[in-house]
Amino acid sequence: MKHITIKDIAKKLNVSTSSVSRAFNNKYDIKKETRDLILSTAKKMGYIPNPMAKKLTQNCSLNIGLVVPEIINGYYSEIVIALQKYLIKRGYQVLVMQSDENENQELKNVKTLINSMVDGLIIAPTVGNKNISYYLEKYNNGYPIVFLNRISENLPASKVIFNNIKWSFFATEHLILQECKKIYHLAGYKDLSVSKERIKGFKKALKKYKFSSKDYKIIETGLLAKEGMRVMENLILKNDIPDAFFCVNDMVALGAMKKLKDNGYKIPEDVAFVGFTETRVAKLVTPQLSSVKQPTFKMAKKAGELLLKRITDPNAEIETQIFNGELNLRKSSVREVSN
Amino acid sequence: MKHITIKDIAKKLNVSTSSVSRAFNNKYDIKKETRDLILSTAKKMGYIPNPMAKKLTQNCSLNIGLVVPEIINGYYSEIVIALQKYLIKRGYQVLVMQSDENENQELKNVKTLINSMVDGLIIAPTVGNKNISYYLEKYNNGYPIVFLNRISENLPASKVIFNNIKWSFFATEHLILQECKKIYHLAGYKDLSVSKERIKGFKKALKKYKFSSKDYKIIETGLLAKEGMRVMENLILKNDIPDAFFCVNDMVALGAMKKLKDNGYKIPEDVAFVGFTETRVAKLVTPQLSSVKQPTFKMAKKAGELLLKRITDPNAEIETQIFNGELNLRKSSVREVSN
DNA sequence: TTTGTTTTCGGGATCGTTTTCGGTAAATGA
DNA sequence: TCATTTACCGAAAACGATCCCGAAAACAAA
Repeated sequence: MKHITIKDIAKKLNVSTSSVSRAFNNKYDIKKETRDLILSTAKKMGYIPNPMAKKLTQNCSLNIGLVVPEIINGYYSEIVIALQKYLIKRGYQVLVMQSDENENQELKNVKTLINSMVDGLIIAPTVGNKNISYYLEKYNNGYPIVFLNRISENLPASKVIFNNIKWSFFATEHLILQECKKIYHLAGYKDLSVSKERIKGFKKALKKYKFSSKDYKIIETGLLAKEGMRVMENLILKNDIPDAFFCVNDMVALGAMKKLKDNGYKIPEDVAFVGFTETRVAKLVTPQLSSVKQPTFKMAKKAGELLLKRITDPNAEIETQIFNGELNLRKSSVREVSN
Repeated sequence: MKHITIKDIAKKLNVSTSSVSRAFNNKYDIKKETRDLILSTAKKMGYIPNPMAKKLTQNCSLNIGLVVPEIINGYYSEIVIALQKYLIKRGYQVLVMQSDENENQELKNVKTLINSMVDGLIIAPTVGNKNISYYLEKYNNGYPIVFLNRISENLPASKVIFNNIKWSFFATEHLILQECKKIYHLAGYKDLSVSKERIKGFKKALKKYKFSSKDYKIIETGLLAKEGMRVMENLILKNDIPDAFFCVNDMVALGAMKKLKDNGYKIPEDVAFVGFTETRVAKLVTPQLSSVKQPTFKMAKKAGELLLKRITDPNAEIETQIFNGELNLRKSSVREVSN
């Protein structure tokens, strides 16, 4: 079961290995007949080119590194899938590593990927920003990196982000228009850039409708369902329940809703809910959860696109793509007018 | 920004490239002092070994291919994560491809991975089995493959599977012991091996408790929430609602439950539910969903272990690991005795 | 000092490609 | 007919490591 190489074909046909190589790369200096002959016998012999050798000569790994904070919450698994679909077609393979929402792990992941000589990196940073300067240094040395989500708009690097401020404004405004008078925001991590932005949008809406500081709270949670539950448990104990919650993501919202429901609160009659970064579970719970949907596939594809651009031209201009989404209204936040 | 190679170090220290190589691989024929000297200057110079070259000489890619049917439902994303954690430590990288529950796509994925010369494959087949013979042929030619889930126990190859029959028996028995008299099984795909097995377990329990053919139904669905909804919608229209459902997975269960709840049925009072392959959403819905939890991490790790064993010794004996899980009882299936 | 053994090291082949360079033969032009 | 271009092909040098083999150096025993 030895592997057929270019040499075997060359020997069989009494041509040089250069010709065989040329036949496959089909670029120049090869007659059509010899090319066809080589290709057909290669096929007959069951030849497959050795990617390791090819990569060595061309000094590229054809691997792309993708670093994500997690892939269990649905959003990033969709990113992975979409990116993979896009890059596979273009001859690249994707190495995914997850940071478990941990800065040190993230840095280790990035270094591992760089040492394994990926041709480029797509980084969705986790909470905290102590690594960003390191990444930027690499970036400025010409290392192809595209940032995805969770970074500030004015980071001087190519990036794909979501317009968090705008859509958290809309989400909050929607709650206000439902006549919610007291709104709490379950806000993720205070060091997380998307949290910061969603807080901004939240506050912007409150300001527009002249909410006083008594009428809202911003509570740091985390990004998991259990953290939504924990926070809600506290609020219930303190009997401090507003008439609406705007949550940093669906998981936190679902956890919080669950706790409230179990304690006899009616949603949306007593308390309205809006999530963010819609997951497919949103439609499966009762009541269905209103949420802001992000164009995951498009964002991943764009990230891949920008990265390939940077790989072919490391001096390409910095490009920033800001995406918009849609606010899907469902039962959890819509108080029906009885008819 | 040219890369430092082994030659640069050799030149700088007036030693041969062989010595530098030996210093790094630290195997034999190298004096401790020269080794230390080489390693320290290499570090100073910022040398990182070129994996492409290493792979070429050693004729291995240090890549493992993982083919899964999907990674959006939680189960397989956990598999991906766990496998990656296990293999990264051992110097391997994991290339994940998903088949979208499509046989042709799956075959394409496998071929892509083989052509990219992965050192081994872990395959979680999708529905249907027309590819299995192809895989087995590769396997018997010494290609390292480990099968994961969705295959029959007597497939002559290394594999990691879950004891579906046993645990679907338990799940069904539990419903029976809750005094459910009429139980429907939402069964996934009829060509899917896990579906077949879970049906077996289901029937086994029914037989033990002497259910007549009027008292149960097996309904082909699919594996997604929306298919659970679709099927349930039909049943509601036909007013054909039993007092319990045992579902092929949580997603189908959740979809079905949602439809029922929206139509005024009470769970578990009117209809009890048990899912399978527990997802973390199970705890977030109301009522919480009873389900069979699989030891995902252990299974993935074991698959990696078996694969590495086969890679180092292609003639290693066929090994089959059958895992057990646990039946987590929650509100959806437990009719509380009022007290 | 001689001989034998062990440790340490360098030379060079090798892995399977790509690519440059140079050369031959055919085609073209006048 | 001769010169010049074009088309095609082979030899050989890369790419960056590993590893076998033989030789030098170090050491021990005689």
